[in-house]
Amino acid sequence: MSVRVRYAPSPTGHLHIGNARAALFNYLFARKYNGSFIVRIEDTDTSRNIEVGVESQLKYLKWLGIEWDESIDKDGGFGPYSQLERLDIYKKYADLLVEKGIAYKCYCTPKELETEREAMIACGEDKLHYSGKCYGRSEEDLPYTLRFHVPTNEEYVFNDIVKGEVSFKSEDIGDWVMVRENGIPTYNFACVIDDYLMKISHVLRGEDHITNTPKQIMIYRALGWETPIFGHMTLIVNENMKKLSKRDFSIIQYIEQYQELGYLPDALFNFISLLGWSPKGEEEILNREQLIEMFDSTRLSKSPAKFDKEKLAYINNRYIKELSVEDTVELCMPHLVEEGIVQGKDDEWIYSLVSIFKGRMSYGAEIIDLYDEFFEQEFVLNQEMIDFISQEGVNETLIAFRDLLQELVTFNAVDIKPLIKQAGKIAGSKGKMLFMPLRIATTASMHGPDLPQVLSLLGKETVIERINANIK
RNA sequence: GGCCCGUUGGAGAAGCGGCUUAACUCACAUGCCUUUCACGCAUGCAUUCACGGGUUCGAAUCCCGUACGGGUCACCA
Repeated sequence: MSVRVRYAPSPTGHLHIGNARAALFNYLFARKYNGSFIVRIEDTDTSRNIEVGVESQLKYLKWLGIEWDESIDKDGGFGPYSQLERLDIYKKYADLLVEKGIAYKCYCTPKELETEREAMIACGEDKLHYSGKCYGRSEEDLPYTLRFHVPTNEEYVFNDIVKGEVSFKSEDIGDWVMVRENGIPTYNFACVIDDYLMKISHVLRGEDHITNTPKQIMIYRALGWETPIFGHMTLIVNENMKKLSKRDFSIIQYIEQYQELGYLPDALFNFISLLGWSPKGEEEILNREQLIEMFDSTRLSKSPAKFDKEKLAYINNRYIKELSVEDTVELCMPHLVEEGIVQGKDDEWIYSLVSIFKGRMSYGAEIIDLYDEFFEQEFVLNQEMIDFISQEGVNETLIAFRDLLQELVTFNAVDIKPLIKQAGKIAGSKGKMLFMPLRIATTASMHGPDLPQVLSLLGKETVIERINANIK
């Protein structure tokens, strides 16, 4: 049996990190076993679809490097790939189920159902299921939905790739709506028809779908079809162990936002792959090829995956370090321009700025914070710094260095560097006693990036002004 | 409330009955290196696997119960 897996988003919004993970693992699975990865658009809830939904989903999947083999733009012979274009297919099977007496028309209005439900809650009823009262009714001229008539005393057992054996009893499931009043099928029905017809071999999806699985198995059985293999990946949760909700603002949730903030697709790909899955060895920084090679569905975790922001920062930083200065500049540029720090690209100064901070950046937009910390912060020395530069010999060092700088025409890192040593010679200081006073006097800090580079970035005027201010 | 699922250090997580006096990664701390920070390297950081019983010569690993956490019970997917 050839492996065919799918990612089936509904175009109700932009690509969410949870969806991206589902897509990513299906992609990994397909690539690992030389199978096909299909993207199918589940747009049956026409009221929730947004105009840019499909486009945005595909765009950011592509950005992450998750390429599909079949979808709306790439027919593999199993199309169409969006559900609204498959309505006649669903109709055929729905009619068949009605004919077999497995599905029936339900004339209840939403209002009636609501009242019924409220009454059940009031009675303390455990099973809030539809009563099934329309079963057997037939009034041709009323609007209706199609419900699946759940058999009694059935058990739905499946061997889940991640959870192991999971079972549900038919008593715990009420007759559910297969086709809406408007004739469009609901998720559980359309999904089965499509998965079967598209020859999907493995259904890897989020755990929130696990209670949908028995309903879907009912359809497979009713139609005499073999079920695919199911796997339900754990949910991604926040620090409070809650499922990532789209209204949760403590975590950035859309791939689009990560792109905007200057995260790297490869880093994000790596990070997401670690959400609810772990590689065999010791190394966690893995590229796409390595992840495909190492992917093993039995290593999918059973317990929820906590979104670890620090780890994301670490991973992205590791990837930024691998970048060339040019590429890093590109990553930072939009933010530098937006903040009005620079005008355009051909500024040599930007290159020094970026190359100095490159090693400590977690994402592109962070260049602004690093810049602010450096240039915008108030210039004040703390007690430790004051104590340090109050030591004997410091004044001489500062004066010597200032005088040398004043003579310097080309104020750049390469030319500044030898002047530090020279100043040390003149003032008779070296090592920590040479560098630290200069650093403190010019940056009001006892640590930071390479001093000559920092000084060239600050500019001659500022540097001399600051040194003067610290000469007693 | 019913049904399903989970619970290992500050955080992520490995482990699948003896090789574990519990990997690895992040964070933190210390040391080396470096003008400083960072990087890199080295070391330290759970006598213990939610709790209580049981099975076993032996349990983080199997079974039962309790607690806690989560998911789901739509004409959403």
